[in-house]
Amino acid sequence: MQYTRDNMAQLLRSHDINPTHQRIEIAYALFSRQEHLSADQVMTTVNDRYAETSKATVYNTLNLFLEKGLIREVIVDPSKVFYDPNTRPHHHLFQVDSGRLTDIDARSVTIQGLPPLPEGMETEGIDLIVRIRRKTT
Amino acid sequence: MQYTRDNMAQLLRSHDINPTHQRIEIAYALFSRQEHLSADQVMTTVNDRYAETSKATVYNTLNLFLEKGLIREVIVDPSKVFYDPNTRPHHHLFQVDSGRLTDIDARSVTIQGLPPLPEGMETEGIDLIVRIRRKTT
DNA sequence: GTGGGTATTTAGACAGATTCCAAACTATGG
DNA sequence: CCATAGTTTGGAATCTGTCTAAATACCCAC
Repeated sequence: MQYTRDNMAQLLRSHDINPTHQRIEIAYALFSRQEHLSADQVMTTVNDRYAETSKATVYNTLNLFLEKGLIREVIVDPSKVFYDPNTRPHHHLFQVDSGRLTDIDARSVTIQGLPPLPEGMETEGIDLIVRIRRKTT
Repeated sequence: MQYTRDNMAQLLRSHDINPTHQRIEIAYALFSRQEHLSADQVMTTVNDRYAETSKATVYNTLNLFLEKGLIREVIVDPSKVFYDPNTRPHHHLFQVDSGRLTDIDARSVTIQGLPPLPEGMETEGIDLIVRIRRKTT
């Protein structure tokens, strides 16, 4: 399935988001390359040809998408957040030295022995991050 | 076993760290309460009675402890890093609403089905974070 | 204990990511 | 064409964390 700007409008509407120019561009940036981008990377991607979207809008929009469950945030780098267009259950492989972040399908992984939750609590999500680096030897 | 400031000096020496006043206070803040503290929280804890340690020293010292393997950093909150005096293998339970962070012993948990690493790579660590929140219903 | 070298600490400037704000702009229905 | 609600914007503000150059503390030979 191809990701087009038209698709994006559909997608946004289906998540109860008014599809504006900027929002479509930002969604397209994330979904068309199925990659983990930081706010900054989204910013430069969207403004590649000529400036059209402000920093404030990028942040507003990413947070809106987050709220509406269109994307997820991935917290692996203490200095910045990554945004992930893949909302199906999955885990992450983080290359510490290069900053590269890739997915691990959750279906192949089993996690057993987690303790019961405290009373009145529910799980919001489970993040599994495998940090790897180039061998030093 | 009690954590005293004298103990801390021992501990620091055993990790090849020159035990100074400030370093002992910071180590004591972390170990005596066995909790996950942010740099900021360490700062206020240490300077509780009267100011004695600067921001720069808190950051320097935490990074030094990290390098020397005395503590670990935990990246769960996009806005700040937590420091963890427990270096045994373990995972984390993060209460999203309160920001509270507690440990899950790794011995009770098994993780299976992780994909093989790319050539020439090694695992630096595996972080498993269970995000929980108060039930909304 | 004195001099000098090294390690440590410090205040404050700085950097980068993110949020805030109030003003300008856009779209829409009547 | 107007009113209104929803969006976008630049720039200021905030916050965590780092850097720097100067002051301080520590240590050891003499």
